[in-house]
This record gives sequence, C-alpha cells and structure tokens, in this order.
Amino acid sequence: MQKVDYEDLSQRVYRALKEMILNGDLHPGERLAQDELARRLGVSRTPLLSAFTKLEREMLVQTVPRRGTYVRTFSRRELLDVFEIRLRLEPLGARGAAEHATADQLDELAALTQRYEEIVAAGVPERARHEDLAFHTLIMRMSGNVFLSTFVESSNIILIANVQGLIKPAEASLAEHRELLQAIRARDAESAEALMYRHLESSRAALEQGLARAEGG
Amino acid sequence: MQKVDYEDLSQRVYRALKEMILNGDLHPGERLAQDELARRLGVSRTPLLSAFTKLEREMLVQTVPRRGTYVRTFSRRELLDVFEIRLRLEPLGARGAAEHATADQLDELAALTQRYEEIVAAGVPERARHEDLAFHTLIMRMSGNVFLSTFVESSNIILIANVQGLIKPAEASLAEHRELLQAIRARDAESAEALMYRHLESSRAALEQGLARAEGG
DNA sequence: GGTATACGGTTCGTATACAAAATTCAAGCG
DNA sequence: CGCTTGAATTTTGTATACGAACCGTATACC
Repeated sequence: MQKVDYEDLSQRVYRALKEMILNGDLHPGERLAQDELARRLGVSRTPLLSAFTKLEREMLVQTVPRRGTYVRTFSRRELLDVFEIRLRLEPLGARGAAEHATADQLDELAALTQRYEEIVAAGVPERARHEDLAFHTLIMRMSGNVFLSTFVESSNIILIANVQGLIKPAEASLAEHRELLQAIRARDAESAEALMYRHLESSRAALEQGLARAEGG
Repeated sequence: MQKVDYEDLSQRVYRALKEMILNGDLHPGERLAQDELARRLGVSRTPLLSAFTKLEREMLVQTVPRRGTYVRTFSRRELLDVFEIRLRLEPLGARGAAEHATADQLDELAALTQRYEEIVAAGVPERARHEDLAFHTLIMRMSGNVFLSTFVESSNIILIANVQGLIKPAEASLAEHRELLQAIRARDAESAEALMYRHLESSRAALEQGLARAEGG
C-alpha cells in the first residue's frame, strides 16, 4: 500500500504562500513581515522562514539581509529574460513528452485540453490562466526530466503572477494546445518541439508588445 | 562608498556546504546529520537547516521528511537530463554575453581564459575543472540574464560534482574557449551561440560515452 | 530459528527565547 | 523650517528547548 505522503508544515506554508503570490493575494513589492504572517497562518516563524528560503531560490521573493523579505518585483527586461528561458526549455520538454509519455499521461493531457476548451468558452480568464499553466506543467512532467519540469514550473509561475492581462487571447492558445496534444500523442517529437516553439514565440511577441504598451501608456 | 555586503550565517554555511559537495568532501549519498554537521561547522541547527533548504531546491541534497537530508545521487539518465538543459541554455547565455558584455567583463573573461590555459598546461585536472566552471559561469553572468546564470550555475555544479573523470580532456576545451572568447569580444552573437552549442555538444557526447563505459565496465 | 513487537535512545520538526541590527519618532541643533 | 542625532520599539537572525517520529536492539511469540 502507498503511504500517504506526510507534508511538513514548512512545505504547506511554502505552497500556501506560492499560491497567494500566484493569485495576487500578495502583490509584488509587498513586505512579508515574519511575525504578522506567522500569526496569520497560525504557525511559528520557523517553518515560515524555511518557506521564505524556498521561495527565494525560486525568485518569487527577495530577502535583503537584516531588512526583510519582499514579494519580488520584475522589470520588463527580467520578464522577457524569463520568457526567453521558457522559449528554450519548453520545446525540449515537448520533445521529451512525445518520446516518453505514458498512456495515462496522454489521457490526462487530453482531459486537460478538454477542460481548457470549456473554460475558454466560459470566458473566465482567471481560470484559463490556471488551466494553461497546468497544461504546460504536465507536458514538462511527461518529459520525465525532473530538472526541466521543476525549473520551467517556477518560471511560468513568475510570468503568470506578473503579466496579468498582457498575454495573448486564450482562444489563440487553444488551437495550438490541440495541435500539441496531437503531436505528442502521435509520438512526433520533431513536430511537438516545433509547435511548442511557435506557440511560445507568439506568446512572447504578445508579451513584449503588451509590456511596451503598459510602459508607454 | 560601497558597503561591504554582510553575509548571513545561513548563507556562509550554504556556501561552505556547496563547496564541500563540489569538492567531494561530502560524497553523493552521504547522510547529513544536523547535530553532527552543526557541531562540525560551529553553528546551531537553525542556519544549517536554512542551508539545507537552499541546497535542496538546487537539487544538490535531498530531504526525506522525518528521515534526514542526504547528498543527492544522480542516475545516468538524470545527469544527461541536466546536460540537455545546459545544452539549451548556455548557447542563449553566450549570445547574451556577446550582446551585453561590458568592457570590464570582457577583460575578466580574457584573464580567465589565460589562467585556464596555464592550469591546463600545468596538468592539474582538479583545478582545471574549477577554472572551466568559472569560465562558463562568467559568460552566463555577462548575458545579464540573472535567471539564466543562477540556474545554469546550479546545473553545472551538479555535473562537476558527479562526473569526475568522465569529461572530455581539458586540452580540447581550451581551444573552444579561446574561440568563444573571440566571438564574444567581437560581439558576434550568432557565432558565440553556435560555438557554445558545439562546445557543449561534444562534451555531452563524451559524457554519454563515459557514463556508458562506467556503467558497462 | 525466524518474525513480530515493545522499549530506549537518537534525530527531526517546530516553537520559543534572546541578542543584535534596523526602524521610528521626537527632541535638539544649525 | 529642515536636518541630524539618539533612545525606544520593532524585527530580524541565531540559539536553545521540547514533543514526536524514527531506528536499533532485545525479548517474546509462532
């Protein structure tokens, strides 16, 4: 029997904070005072500090020694830098997914695509972003490259938490997701890689434009 | 005046442990008992735990809840996975370096290349590996992409700590380093990217062969 | 004889305690 | 009136304390 894996308090606090940052409950630049947050979460400062450390290595928060911990803010340049990395790594992940995915994973990806379609149709951008993240995250996991999926996931969370409303319309992504699903299902590594690259490249262009507009206006 | 930046105990412990792993003072699979290590380093368990957390997110150690923390071991597949990522990211970094390097950084890179040459000539493989790491790390820093340099650095430390003797001869790398230096100096982004890719691809091939040999024999 | 179980010792995870640095705010000075 | 200075307060970083989970050994049982 599989033992239900116990989760540390630190781990739970970590996930809670990550979720709060992703959802914008903690906004970029906000100071994370240890005492206050610990009280608010009902834990001592110890697991909280551990969570801060994890988040810091993921670039989601920034700690200044003897000063405090803040939700990290990203410059326009930095966001594009993160996207540039995504653009290099996710195609590799898509290729790996086509090569190594299990049947169960393929089913799950199909289900995710289906759900994405429904949510896009329902027109709830908030949920669509979450679903889009889940789609990309699953593909990276399917590649079987743990380092890749871990890192790409962090990158994508940074982006999602910081570029609300600056991404391309979900309707455009939907078609590309469908094509990706097909290529991965067909075990066509070349196509999967190319499709992911094109998918992200057009997103990157949209982001660059969106950021320029946001800065200019 | 630039204030000399104060370093946490946690941070110093973190760097010390990282160095120990890199140098093989702590070998893969070794258990890191909190009490013993804390005594050995002359600190309490608090900063040590913080260091563990950092190292864990860098994949250098692995913590099993309620069991302990161990120096991470990597399978053959995992090492190649890490290298695959390097192969995608470092060319991006080389391109960025050619585009954004400052004059000071170019001088520093030239100095590093010079030192690498001397160390290779002296024939101390231990030091050559360190110098090789420094060369690649600097190029990533020169790109100005913080996320890239942070992540690639972690990847490279994993590799260096785990593939002793399985890498290609430093003499071969030296010529490629010189070419890279030239391309970056000339601000030739295309060449820099391509050269880095070729440099790493031949290293990857050597590693793959080395690992197969190590496993087979 | 081999497996299961209970007990003691150890180690981990979390909470709390304490010292030092940083921030605040008000009073003194230019 | 603004700037500097200094003590009170807050907050951080580190050490220690404590309860609970895990490990090893020895004993009981099949």
